[in-house]
Amino acid sequence: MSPHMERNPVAASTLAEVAKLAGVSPATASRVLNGSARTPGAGIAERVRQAAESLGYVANAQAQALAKSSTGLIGLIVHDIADPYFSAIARGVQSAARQERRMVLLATTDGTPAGEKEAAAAFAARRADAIVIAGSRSTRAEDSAANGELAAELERYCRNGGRLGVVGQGIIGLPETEGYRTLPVPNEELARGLAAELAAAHTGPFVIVAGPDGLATSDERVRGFQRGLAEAGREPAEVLHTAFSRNGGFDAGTQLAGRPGDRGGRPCIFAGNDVMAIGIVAALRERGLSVPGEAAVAGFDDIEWLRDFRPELSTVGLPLEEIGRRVTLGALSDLPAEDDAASGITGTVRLRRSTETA
Amino acid sequence: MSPHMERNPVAASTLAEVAKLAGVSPATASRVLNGSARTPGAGIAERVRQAAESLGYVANAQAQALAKSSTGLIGLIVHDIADPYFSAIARGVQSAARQERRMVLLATTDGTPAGEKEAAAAFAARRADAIVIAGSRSTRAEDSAANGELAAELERYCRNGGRLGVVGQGIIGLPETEGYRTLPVPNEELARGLAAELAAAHTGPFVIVAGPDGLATSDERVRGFQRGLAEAGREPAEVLHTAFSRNGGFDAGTQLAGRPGDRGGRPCIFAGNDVMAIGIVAALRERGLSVPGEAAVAGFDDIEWLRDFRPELSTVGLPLEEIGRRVTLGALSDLPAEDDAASGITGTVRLRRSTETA
DNA sequence: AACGACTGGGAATGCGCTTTCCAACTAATC
DNA sequence: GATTAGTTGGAAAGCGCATTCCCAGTCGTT
Repeated sequence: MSPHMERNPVAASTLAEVAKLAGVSPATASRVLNGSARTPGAGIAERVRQAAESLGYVANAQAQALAKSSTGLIGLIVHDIADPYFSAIARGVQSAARQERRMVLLATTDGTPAGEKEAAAAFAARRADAIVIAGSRSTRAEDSAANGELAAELERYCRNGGRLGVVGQGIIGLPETEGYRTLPVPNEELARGLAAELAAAHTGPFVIVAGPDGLATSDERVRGFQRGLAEAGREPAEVLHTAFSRNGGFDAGTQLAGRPGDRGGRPCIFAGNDVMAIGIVAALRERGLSVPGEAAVAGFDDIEWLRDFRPELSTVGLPLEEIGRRVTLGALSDLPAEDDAASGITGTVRLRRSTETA
Repeated sequence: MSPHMERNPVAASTLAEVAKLAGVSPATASRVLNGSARTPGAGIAERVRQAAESLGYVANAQAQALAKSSTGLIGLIVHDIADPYFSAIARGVQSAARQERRMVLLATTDGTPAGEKEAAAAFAARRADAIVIAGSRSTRAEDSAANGELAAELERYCRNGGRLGVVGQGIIGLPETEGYRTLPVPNEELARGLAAELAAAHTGPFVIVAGPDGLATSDERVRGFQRGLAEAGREPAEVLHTAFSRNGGFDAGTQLAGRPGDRGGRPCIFAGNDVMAIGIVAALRERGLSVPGEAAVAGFDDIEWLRDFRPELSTVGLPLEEIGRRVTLGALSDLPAEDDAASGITGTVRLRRSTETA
């Protein structure tokens, strides 16, 4: 090791030092510096505060956490913090955490249950007060083992007094547990509503560009959309499975653009989420096809950044930041889950230029 | 307190319990379960591992941190995690943290030095191994007191052995300190390069839509752009100050669109960052002005999500994720700062459709 | 066979703080 | 003025773990 390795952890001053300087006991110093039920006399308090100030004392949160077994940490698990869907939720989580005087610990996974399990274990080790999971569940067969491990890890976490909040679908295989609650997102219902409105205006064939088969959020949206179509007396839409991302949409769009034209009129494409929709539009445009001229395209989520994208995207608005806030506050709350389930998340179908007819 | 308050912190099992079950001392259990220089015999190790497994033992990271004074935490301070600029950097930080087997603790501020100081204090209290600051500095007079407090807080943090990495400009008032390093971003130089290229192609007047006066990143970009203009023999551009955000750009764009046309030809507008540029284009479009037809617009950052925005935005590409990685790794590194300063961050001027002429 | 050099396991200490539990007072009551 | 209730500060016992130090065995020398 090189000589400049000399990291001199001068070690921050401790409560004991402050106490000594102030001429009081550590107990008293603790009481005045860090909230306590008992408040020492004004004179003493002032002395202690001065001592702390002059020593540049900063309480060691680790030690405090150990002593009172509450860390003030909230673990957040997302697939990709740079994805606007997740970053919007993260903002909400952060806002709620701040309000509750906690800090958020961030973990990104590859989107697999295995990765989520790892993150959950890390949070459990850190004794986070709560864990918030924002990623979608996977119902794929090859993930079932990992799902089981994830459920086991989380169950243990909850059993040890941890709180757990999940966006959308519940954790597969995790039974109702004290401290565990899910924030339902009506993906299916909203997709159905979107399909209904679209079916009323479009005569051409419908195509669904979905995420991988077995990705719960995507599956719910597909199911709802098909249902809406059926209720409108339309044929089920063809479903293309691809990555649940902009590039996945782009690939699907390229594929669709390459098909022989006009098989039953101008197609209406429903993408599993907004960024996929953007990818589709980009691919179509690149192949010389205009939206909504030669194909209608709709997304889901109503990502804020897409506001200025043209053609304006028809989509389903979801209050992502609110979702983040709610799931966090819910997890932290001591009230029974029923209390806020009633006032569940609601979305709004928003038809815009990208699906206009004529 | 309501009856369902009965949070029964069954308390996760402890090392001591595992040790007892395995019939060994806590010391031995610690050695086998959590890495140590000494490794107990194979038979013993197996017994301990089994005991841990059956008890569902999860080491308490807080206690470990306290015992060996290293938390494995990296604190990240950003203005807004939902802003694509910051979320891209955050992704890089997260990636580096993961590589170094650490977790990232997230704090968002209102962008003021006061908010950053508060976040820094929280990280210091948690004894984060490193703090990474991604927001821009403010040189405004009214922020100078808060800047001083921020510098003081950080200096103390570094003095106590903490590591600090800052993106772009250094912390105002913070002297060179052991463990403190800045990752320079050549904003000025790149803006100058952009201006040079733009000046060669545009004959009309230049306008700069900048962030608030005193926002270091914005100021650097403005300065560089003006310099590039001057070197090309052009008049200095008019500078409009507004919020460093999409809406700020939108407001400025609206204002510009309202001006009487053709005062010296088609204007070329340089926005302080990409999202502002998008706002400008949106405002112009709303007022019936086309880009690049009636005004050229350029941004800065080359945000990934804007790839599919039309007209494609001329901008300066910055490797944001790489910046996040580098600043994190740099802060954690024991090597002297010079070693990696040489291989600094580089950006690329990217001229695209939004500034095409004719 | 006797000695030193190792080796593997345990006892004990401490990391920095919170929180009973106590003891010493002060103030209030009859 | 004596008794009780109410305060206030301090001593001490942990919170869960890492680690230093110590001791009893083991093995290898000469």
